[in-house]
Amino acid sequence: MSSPVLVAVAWPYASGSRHLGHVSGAYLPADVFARHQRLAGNDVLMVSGSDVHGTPITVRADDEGVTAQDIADRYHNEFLRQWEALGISWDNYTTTGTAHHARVTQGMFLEQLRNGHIDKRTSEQFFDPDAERFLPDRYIEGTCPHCSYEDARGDQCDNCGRTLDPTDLIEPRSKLSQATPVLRETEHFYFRYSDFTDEISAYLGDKSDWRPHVLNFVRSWVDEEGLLDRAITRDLDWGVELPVDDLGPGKRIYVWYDAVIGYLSASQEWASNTDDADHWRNWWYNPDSRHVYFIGKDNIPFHCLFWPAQLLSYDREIHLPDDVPANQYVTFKGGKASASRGIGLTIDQGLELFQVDGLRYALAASLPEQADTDISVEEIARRINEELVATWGNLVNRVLSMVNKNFGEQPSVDGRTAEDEALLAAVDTALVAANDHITKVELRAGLRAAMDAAQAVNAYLNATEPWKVVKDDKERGGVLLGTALDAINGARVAFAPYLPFSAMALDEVLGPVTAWERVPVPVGTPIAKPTPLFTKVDVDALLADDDTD
RNA sequence: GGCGACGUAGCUCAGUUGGUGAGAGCGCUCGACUCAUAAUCGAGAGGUCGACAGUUCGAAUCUGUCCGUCGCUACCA
Repeated sequence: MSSPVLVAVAWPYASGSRHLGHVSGAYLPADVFARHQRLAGNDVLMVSGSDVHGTPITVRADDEGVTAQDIADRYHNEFLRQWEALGISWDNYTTTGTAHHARVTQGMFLEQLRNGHIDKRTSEQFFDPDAERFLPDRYIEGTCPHCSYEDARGDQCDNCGRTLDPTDLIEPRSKLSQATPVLRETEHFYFRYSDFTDEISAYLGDKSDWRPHVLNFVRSWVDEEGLLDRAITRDLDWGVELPVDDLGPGKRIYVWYDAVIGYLSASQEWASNTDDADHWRNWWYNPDSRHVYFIGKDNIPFHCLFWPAQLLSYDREIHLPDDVPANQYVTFKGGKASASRGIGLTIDQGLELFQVDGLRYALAASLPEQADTDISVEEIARRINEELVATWGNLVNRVLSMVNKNFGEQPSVDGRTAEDEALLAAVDTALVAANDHITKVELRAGLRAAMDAAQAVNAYLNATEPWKVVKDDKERGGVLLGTALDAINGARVAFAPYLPFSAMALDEVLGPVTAWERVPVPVGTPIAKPTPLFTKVDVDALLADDDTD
């Protein structure tokens, strides 16, 4: 009955503030799924952490005249604060900067070196003689050979859109120092991903239940070109240190090789803080466990191709990803959200403008599960006001108010009619539907099922008119209102994964939700005069002093 | 350039392996109700499913071409 579920969530990059697109892409869906799985009785381990390595962090640190550690700490702390505010229910949220993570990464590296899936190769790369370091492609600028645009990057020309190699650029210059980069030999370790092309192809072969856009993408990648070997070290002094000294100083493990290992190291770190330090094995070496990875579509190759290959090369017995329900992008009025380009809202801006559960509702109702989904400040406000507040918030308030005014407690519901039973059956049906949808990570549909339950209760109230009945027949009025309250008690289970903060407010009145089922409200439960779960957004005021839409 | 996705009611989106008259939410119109955060409930209007051609007894669903939007392209993560 109870089975282990690993909820593995993309590691946010601690190089800058994240935006609402990241929340929609990974953190919110992961949290909804994890909360549901816990209520469904499964053993959930939900892990992630800040990815604190990589070049963008060191470049930003240089720009600001601070250390890379300062940048990593700043954004890691920002993320921690935001997860708390958003109600993301981690079991362990750590970073790739821990000594433990370095040990796990080095252990995996050594095992793969030993069994021949990592080897050493020499290549030529551009080197900045002034900054005294090797340059990633995108830190080299120059004139585009195709369109003569003067500020083309080494990886791509922003003017004509063509993909470039840094050696294509006319008059290349370093973005760091403006110096002319020179080609210099450098030695790196390579992971032999090509060794795993066939196995990964076979692994993907039985994933027909994956989202089509995910499966199409990785299958065509593997089938057409196969996997290519990739350098997994970089000329940097910021990152996980190499466990061997073959390359000399100034080389570190590449951020992407180590970031995905975080799923394993964070699971172990979690277990080490419990009574059973080996408990992580319940998820990683258990054929009955299920691993679900929540990521944006930009991370698909790393999670569906490279990470499984790394795991296979490390240990044949270790658990591979079971599902990677990657989300597409949220766009803001047609443009891809980007904090650096000022498109869309940062997490802090979203939290400032909206009540948390309202924001969670609006984002969950618009998750880009199948295709890019367009949202805006007005759209979020509309979802909150016209859907969440009007249908669910108002329903809770109207029923609690009537029960409070007429009885002050949950009345007796003896003598229910077929009409009353039909309502409860409708709620139970909605709970089953929501359970099915969320299990399959169809979270928009799951939320819709919850709303269906709420609308069924509203329709029941309009049909039975308890506010009239209670005047002439208090006993029948009590049955109607008690039934409505029982129905709400069921509907709130379906809403609980999406709206954890208002769920807690209801917990104080109706008791905690402990399982995915409708539980009758005990007769005599005191019902005080309610305060609304949510408040409406003042759209005009919002747009008047907001220029970020 | 290559690869991929998308283009369905005013808006945001669903439409399993092609099959009775094309859907949801919101908005809009009309009606009901007035317990509730001017909330709710019911009914209705509204679409030649981007364009063109083809396959088929039958296509939003398959094929081709075109138009438009977007993403990826392995050293951004």
